[in-house]
Amino acid sequence: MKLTVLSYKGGVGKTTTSVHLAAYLSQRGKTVLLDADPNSSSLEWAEMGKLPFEVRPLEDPGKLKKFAHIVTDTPARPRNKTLRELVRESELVVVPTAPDQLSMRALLKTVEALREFLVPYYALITLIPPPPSKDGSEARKTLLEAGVPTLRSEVRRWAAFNRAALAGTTVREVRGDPRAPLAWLEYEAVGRELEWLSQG
Amino acid sequence: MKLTVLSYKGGVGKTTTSVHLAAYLSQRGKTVLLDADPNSSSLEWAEMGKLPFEVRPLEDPGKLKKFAHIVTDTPARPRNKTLRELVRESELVVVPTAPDQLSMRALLKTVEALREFLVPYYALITLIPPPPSKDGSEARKTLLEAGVPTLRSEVRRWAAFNRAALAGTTVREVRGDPRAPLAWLEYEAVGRELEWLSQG
Amino acid sequence: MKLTVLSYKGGVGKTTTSVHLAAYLSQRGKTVLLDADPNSSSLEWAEMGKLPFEVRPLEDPGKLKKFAHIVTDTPARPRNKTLRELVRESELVVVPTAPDQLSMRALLKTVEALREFLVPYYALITLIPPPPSKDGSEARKTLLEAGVPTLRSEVRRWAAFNRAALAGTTVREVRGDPRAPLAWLEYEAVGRELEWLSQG
Amino acid sequence: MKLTVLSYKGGVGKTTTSVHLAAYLSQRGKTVLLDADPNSSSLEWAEMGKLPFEVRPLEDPGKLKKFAHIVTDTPARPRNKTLRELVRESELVVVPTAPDQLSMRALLKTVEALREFLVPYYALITLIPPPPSKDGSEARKTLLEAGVPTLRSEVRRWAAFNRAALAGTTVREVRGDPRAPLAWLEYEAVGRELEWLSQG
DNA sequence: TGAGTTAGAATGGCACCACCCGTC
DNA sequence: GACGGGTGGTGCCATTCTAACTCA
Repeated sequence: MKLTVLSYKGGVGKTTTSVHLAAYLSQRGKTVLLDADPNSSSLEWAEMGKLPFEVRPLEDPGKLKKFAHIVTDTPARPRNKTLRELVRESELVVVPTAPDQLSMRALLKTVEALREFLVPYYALITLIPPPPSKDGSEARKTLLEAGVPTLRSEVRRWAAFNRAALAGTTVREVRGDPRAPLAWLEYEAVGRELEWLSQG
Repeated sequence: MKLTVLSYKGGVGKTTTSVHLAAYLSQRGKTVLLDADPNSSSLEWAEMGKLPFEVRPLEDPGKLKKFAHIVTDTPARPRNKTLRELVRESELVVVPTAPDQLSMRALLKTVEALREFLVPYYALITLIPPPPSKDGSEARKTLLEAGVPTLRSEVRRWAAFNRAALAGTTVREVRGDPRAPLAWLEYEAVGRELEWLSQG
Repeated sequence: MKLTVLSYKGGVGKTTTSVHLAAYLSQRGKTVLLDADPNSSSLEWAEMGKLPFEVRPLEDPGKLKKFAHIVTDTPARPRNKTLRELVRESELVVVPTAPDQLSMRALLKTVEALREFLVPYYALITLIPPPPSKDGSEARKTLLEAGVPTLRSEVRRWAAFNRAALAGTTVREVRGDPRAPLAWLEYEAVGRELEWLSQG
Repeated sequence: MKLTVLSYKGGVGKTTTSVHLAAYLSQRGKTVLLDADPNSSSLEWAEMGKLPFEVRPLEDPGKLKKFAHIVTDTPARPRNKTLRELVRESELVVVPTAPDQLSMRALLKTVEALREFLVPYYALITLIPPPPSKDGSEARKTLLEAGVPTLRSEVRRWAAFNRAALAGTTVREVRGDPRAPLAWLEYEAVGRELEWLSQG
């Protein structure tokens, strides 16, 4: 599968989503994560520890034939030309967003830009605060009303994700945190939903 | 005062910081917030409600002579040339960061770029999760060890900030949330510290 | 600083004010609270828990040389002779009052008695009910018209103060009440204003 | 009936209770309120407006034979000798208290002093904050456990009482406040309970 | 003019959950 | 590794209080 993770706004879980979706896909086949972000977040994540897939800079991707799955982590505000190139090669675009006002606005702009390209895209609500906050469900309602195709799976805001970034691994490998398995389950659900969408 | 709020990474409270520092300064004198972000977050924030200061796009700032205070909200990843122009006019640069791994890395890069310019800059830790999480204090320690000048004041992660963005106001005007006054006090402390730093 | 907290009427926050101002001053230097009230409210407050300063009965104050700050909590209706002795040693007298009719009347009498002594005194409006009640601002107006020097800082009626009295601590230490920090800030503002007045 | 309203602590509704119980009794027969408080709260209350009974200073009570009911409003902290004289003439002592920590402590002291005299006394919980605060019921429980005889009737903290003090009347006469009649009902219940207790 | 009604703001208490830190 | 306690943020409900409006 060729996935692009894209968002006009930073801090919405773009890198975390890229890393964990790549980790999910690597269970199915050889996977590479292409980092197009000028902050090189994914590359640095990989340097810190051990990820079950390769991470390469987009500028120097090397040969990609051997990979069954390619995930691309994009810069926060790609120019239109870059955006076109990024999207042209993708089967699917995932647009993560946090359920707050500023992120939702940026999401709508991202989606508007994506409409031009004939690529299927799906919003993914991440960083959902715990109940009794209704931010998550309200964000979903807003997206529904705006007609934005949205993944049913969603990702909560867990401290385990930060631990994973600190250790250079995915939450699946995080030890000593009883919620880390839950966090991994959430991205597994996202991965399965994406597989289903790309096959159906 | 001429403030620039700058960060290489998005989602670290850059716009929230810009809006609230401008609100703080508007208590002291006529203030304008220049929005240089391609997402126009600040401009949209202002459109939703009523802020106690003007917000203008950086491309079309108009006459600025009448303003005692100018705050500039920058794009997430300005190019070096843009960065130079933004910083040249500033007395002070504030670099907000969240206390997580990815944000801290980006902060260090931001700071590295700022060292070239002869402008005083200060990191501001925002979006601090509530105790017993020690993310805030650990981030501070990391910054101290890295030799990054850091504001003693800090800003916690409050739901009231999202409410303010929703209403197009500052947290000072948010009704129905008992923690909103506390949230405002935090930015007031930041403002006071910046005033003190610019005078001393 | 040598502070006396004085009021002809009870139930206006005299003991609460004494305890919290002593707590504020104990941040600056070694502080003692002298309890001159026959009900020994302050002493009992201290017995219940742990205050960051000593509390002693006025009759047996012991050696006071080592203290940088002395706060005296007076009885509700001291006789003139006692009043003179209490006030003679003070640099500053704080007269708390609630914003109701009976308390305001008693305040005016207190102030009249204080005029004889050459000591600076300031009224402090406490126990202010929440908006939309205007009791607080109306009390301030009344005091202004009566020419009573009044602190700009004021203290609202919070349940957290009762919790602090129950636990034998200050509101700063009260856990589980989101408004407790706000309550503490109010007394901090009072303390700062008094410091400023005594220095200027 | 000869009633004494007594409390070691101020600000617990002593004067309000005296005034309203006297107003209640004046419906049954000629009533006088003797003000023994050095702050002369009751006298000043009477001066402001029109009460349905006479108010006289205790020092100069005049002839009292013509009165069917005598209510005495005592000073906040009477000396033992004064206390004896006040109580000797009373059929009943009412000890108002607010449901907070400091007031309850003072109440226990008051009651302890009253035990020496062979006079029936009853605690009256006043100034009860609105639900969901449980201060009122908790105070009642505390008194029950301490073995203090307590009136079942109780008085809530209404803004109307302050309005009455401002106008120099009782809450029964307060206009424009929908809760004033309720407030009056509460003191009527207290009066009826006291009558029943003095007769039975 | 006066009384009743409604809307808005604010407090207090509670339920729910996440996080950290002990102990077992 | 599992579990419980302590701390704290969020949303909800009941209540009070004021102001503005309506009605007689």
